[in-house]
Amino acid sequence: MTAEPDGEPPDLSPRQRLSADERRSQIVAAARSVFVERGLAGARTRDIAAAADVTEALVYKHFRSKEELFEAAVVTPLEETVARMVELSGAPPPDFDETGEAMYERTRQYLTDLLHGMEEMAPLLGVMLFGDAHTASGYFSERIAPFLTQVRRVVELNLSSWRHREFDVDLVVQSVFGAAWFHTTVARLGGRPVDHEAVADSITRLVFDGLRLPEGPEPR
Amino acid sequence: MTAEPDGEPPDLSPRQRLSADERRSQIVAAARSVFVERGLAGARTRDIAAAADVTEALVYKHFRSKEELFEAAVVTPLEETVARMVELSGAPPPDFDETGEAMYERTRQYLTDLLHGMEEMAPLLGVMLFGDAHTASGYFSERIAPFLTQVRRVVELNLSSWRHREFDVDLVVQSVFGAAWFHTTVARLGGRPVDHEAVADSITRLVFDGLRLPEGPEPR
Amino acid sequence: MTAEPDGEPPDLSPRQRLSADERRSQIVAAARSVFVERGLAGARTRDIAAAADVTEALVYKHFRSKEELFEAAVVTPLEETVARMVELSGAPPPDFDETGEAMYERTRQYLTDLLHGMEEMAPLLGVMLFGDAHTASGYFSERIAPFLTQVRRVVELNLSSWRHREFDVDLVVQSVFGAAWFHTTVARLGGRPVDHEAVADSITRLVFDGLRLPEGPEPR
Amino acid sequence: MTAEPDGEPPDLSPRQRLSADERRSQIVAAARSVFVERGLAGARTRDIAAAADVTEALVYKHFRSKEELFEAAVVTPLEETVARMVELSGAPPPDFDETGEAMYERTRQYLTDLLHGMEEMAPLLGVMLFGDAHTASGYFSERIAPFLTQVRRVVELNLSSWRHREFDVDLVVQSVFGAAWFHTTVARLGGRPVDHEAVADSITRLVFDGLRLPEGPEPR
DNA sequence: ACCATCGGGACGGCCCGTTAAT
DNA sequence: ATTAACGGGCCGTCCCGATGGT
Repeated sequence: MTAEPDGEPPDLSPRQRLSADERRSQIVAAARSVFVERGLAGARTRDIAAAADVTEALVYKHFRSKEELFEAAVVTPLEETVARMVELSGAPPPDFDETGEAMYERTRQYLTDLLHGMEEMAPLLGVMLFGDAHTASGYFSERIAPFLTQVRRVVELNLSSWRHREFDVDLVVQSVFGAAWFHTTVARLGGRPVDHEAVADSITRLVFDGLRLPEGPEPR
Repeated sequence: MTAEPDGEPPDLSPRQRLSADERRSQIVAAARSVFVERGLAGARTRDIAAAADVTEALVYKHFRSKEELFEAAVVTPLEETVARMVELSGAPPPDFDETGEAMYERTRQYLTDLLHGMEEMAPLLGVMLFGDAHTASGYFSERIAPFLTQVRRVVELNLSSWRHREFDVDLVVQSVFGAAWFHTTVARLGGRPVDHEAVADSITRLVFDGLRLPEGPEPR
Repeated sequence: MTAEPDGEPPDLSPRQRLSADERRSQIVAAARSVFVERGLAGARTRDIAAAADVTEALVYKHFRSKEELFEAAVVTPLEETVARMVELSGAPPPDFDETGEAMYERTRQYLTDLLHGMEEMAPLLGVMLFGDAHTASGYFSERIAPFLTQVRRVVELNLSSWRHREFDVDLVVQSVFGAAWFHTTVARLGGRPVDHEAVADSITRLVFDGLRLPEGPEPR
Repeated sequence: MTAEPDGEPPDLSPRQRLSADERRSQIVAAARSVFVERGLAGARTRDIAAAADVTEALVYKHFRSKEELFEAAVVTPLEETVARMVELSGAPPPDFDETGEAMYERTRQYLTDLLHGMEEMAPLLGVMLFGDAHTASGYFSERIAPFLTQVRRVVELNLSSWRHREFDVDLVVQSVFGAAWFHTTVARLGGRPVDHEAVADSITRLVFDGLRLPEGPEPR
């Protein structure tokens, strides 16, 4: 204690007084970053408090337990983002679309939005789904599965308006979601930003047209 | 110790004496399941020992620390599976393949294998990448990124042997990997097995042909 | 604060403004009940404030510390009751009292009063004497012992005015006090009221005449 | 840490290894003394561990919680002593006893024993009955009240064998118990030993004969 | 050689008594 | 009189060594 050479004078300025709501969201923000950094079990309330620049006691004035804080900092925002993604997917089917161009464009747009939302969702989702397996199962079946189902429904509604081959909608939706999640995660871990446009383009193109060129003169 | 109201007579049979290696792998197996269930920080050595049906002290006879045990139970197996996936991707490019059918088949096969390996990789990867962010970054750039690069290289090697459009190889490889990972995770959390064939089919088809039908008479 | 799902709208009426003294005694009363319920260490200032229906800060506007509040809520009232008991014991000795009837009556009356006062004293005394041993010692020798001494003195003053056998006054006074204390405590813990008359009667009769019948015809 | 001038070298001798039972009772003994000194709420596990000269962790290897330790250190011993007192009270009634001398002697003996046991009971009882009021109520009605009832029963069995006046047995039994308790407590707080013989004598004499002399020539 | 028992330093979650700002 | 804030400490546990049987 007295041994260490006094990192910095312990801030004698008379402590900022914030409104409860302001403090709360300050704490939530700090908590989210620590939870994302370390997971539920790995996050120490000490560190969360320090990150929020308050004492632990104050954290517990606002939240009954670490779990409740986790709920507010991770689960709820995740929920909200998921809900937004669901809404965004809800546009009505267009008129018949001979070439599928409208469909394509719409999908690309949705993917751009999804990738945007994914930026927030990805780490939270990871922390939720790979933190505690038990919790994860419940959360997945209650929140994520319904979301995927919802998206599938929308896709099915649109099916009749463009020319497509037969396919298992669930598998495709999951593939696309997984791809988006992984892209975002890779970018985050690599410390690079996600190029939403490029990725959305790439995935959309893949989904609509694949990679193979129709037969014809030798390529390249 | 004496505190607990002895749920059951503590097994007076004089404890099976196993060879060091047997014990070790027994412990590693138990540890893996607990780590996957709870993450590195969330897993208590108590629980690991209990799952392996040994005392904590014995665990520490075999491993210096929890981290070392994590290494042996999670990181190493993950590594090995990744390495196997790399090997599998290494087949030499086929002769020129006008329709891409050989390429298609080879890719489908690879995806089947990948999904198989993914069954083991997926949870370990999750625990690694969403446990501690710092560790994750390092691990990703040292182990996973090279793997993806390797796969990309193989893909590029094969590019000239079939007719394809221009595409960003990295993005596609990542999309496919992400899709495989997510499918496996969804199955695991939903308590269902993965239908490797069906999923490999779906993804391969997507990648090669997309969903859109070439123009023609109105569908359906 | 914001954490609790607000059991009830937190009373928007602008809080009754009481005079300082009224507030003070309101707090003291609440504190006494909590201290009696839980002891000095077991009583949380939170609970005291809640019981008084004020905020903790307000409690600290009126009392410097929990100890001071304890003093006001437990020690002082105890003191006062003890003092009253001392006064009551102070009546001058009667004229010579051949049969001891006057003495008896006076004692019975005193015991009735003591039991009355005991109703208040008993729990406070318990909390004082069995809370913190160190404090208890001091308190006992400074406050309770003098009281017992005082009573003994009064008893001795009266000794010459009635016919009695030799006895150790201290022991008898303590026995009577202990009996009264225990009766009260038993009643309190049993949730029953004390029948002051009956108990005073019983003890007085015991002290004066004992239980044994003088020899004579076989009883009953 | 390093700041303080090193009170004493932290005992590098490799700690005595005791059997679980030995440790356990060592801890229980230490705990009892701290609980008696400070009450359940006031006793810090730190202090208990220090008093037992072990670490807190070890305490919790033997007991699940402070409450369980309290149970073992205070409640159980109290229980056992009470049980012993109950047994001791169980002697069969003597033959008819014209003068009550046998009865007297037997009572005196019992009181001596009671006072002996009280030495252990008194503080434990205090801590139990004046610690937490809720617990106290339950404990009293489940353990102490039955004990008093049992003693009453014994007294009633003996009633026909000696000449006595009518009296409320309960009240007398409680008076005697309360007297014994208080004597012991006074002695403890005053730092003096209890003179069991003298006190037993005094109380027994009081109960049997009271203080009043039968009429006759003026005393003294 | 293998294993269980006994043991503890360090810290984790939580909150208690208390003060300052409003 | 309230609301916001915190220093410090409590109970409990976690990870990990040391000792001693079989």
